[in-house]
Amino acid sequence: MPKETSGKSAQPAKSRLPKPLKNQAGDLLRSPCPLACMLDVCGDRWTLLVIRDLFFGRSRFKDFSASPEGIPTNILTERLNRLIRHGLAEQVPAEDGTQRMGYQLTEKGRALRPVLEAMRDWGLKWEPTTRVEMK
Amino acid sequence: MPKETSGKSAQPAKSRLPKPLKNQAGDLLRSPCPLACMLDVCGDRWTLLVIRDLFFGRSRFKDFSASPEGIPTNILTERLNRLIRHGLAEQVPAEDGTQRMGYQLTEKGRALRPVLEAMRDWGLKWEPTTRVEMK
DNA sequence: TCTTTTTACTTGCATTTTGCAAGCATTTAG
DNA sequence: CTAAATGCTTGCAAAATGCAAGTAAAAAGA
Repeated sequence: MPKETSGKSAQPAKSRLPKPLKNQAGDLLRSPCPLACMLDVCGDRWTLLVIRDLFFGRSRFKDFSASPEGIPTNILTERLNRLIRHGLAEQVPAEDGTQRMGYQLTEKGRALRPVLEAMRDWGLKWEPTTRVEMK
Repeated sequence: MPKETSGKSAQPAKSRLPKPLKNQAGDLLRSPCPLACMLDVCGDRWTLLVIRDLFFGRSRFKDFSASPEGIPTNILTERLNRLIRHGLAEQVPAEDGTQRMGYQLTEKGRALRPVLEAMRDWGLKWEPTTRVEMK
């Protein structure tokens, strides 16, 4: 009988390589740290602002685009697709009767509310030139 | 007498340009939104991981460098300087008797604890491959 | 109905940021 | 005194960002 030479040996190896962990979208994790994983999804200058707008009830491309920070449209497109890929947002028929589509948060996306609130509170307390706009 | 043509007119103009708001470090704000301001300080893949390490009590360049995510050393240098510039961290003499310096969070930096906790909780709940390492 | 405007992107390109590897001066350990 | 560790800096390729312009489909207006 030939010797076992295939990738998987009959006996499980003593020292196993650390299995590469992946997030829900299938991307490799930098580490098992939940914070690092969260940053791989949302860790940039724009993503959480789009999520903020979604929390405000904005749902259309033009709405996000009209926010005062002025996100470039190509970035906006990429971020919306990423939010969908990671299951934080989904596309739904627009509620204004037209046949256009809008975006809305999923439960996973809405679960970020405490994160946004904590960031807002920190900004208001430690960066006194900031304020929440009432519109 | 020549007509007034310089930038500043004698009478203050009725409709004033919106004063450019700045954060504590003197950078222009993208908007008055506290979240947007917070993201201008911490909105990238690495900064909050360094702050996490500082919360873990790590204080030395080599400690941050040794974290499992593997931050590049040039990025680490830039981020540490930025944390200092924005008043989230400060340099202090190392506590190990040597004449090296270490970093530690200021009150402003420690105030980010609720943000990190909320992000950690979100990651643990919605990205099940993540976990907190107990070391 | 025909034209115009709005919406939701896409494309091209210059600039900036990131990531990797190597180098280097100072400090510490042996 | 020598070797290793520390805390960076530098150079460069690759990726992300930002800006402006372009485009196709849908909606609004004449």
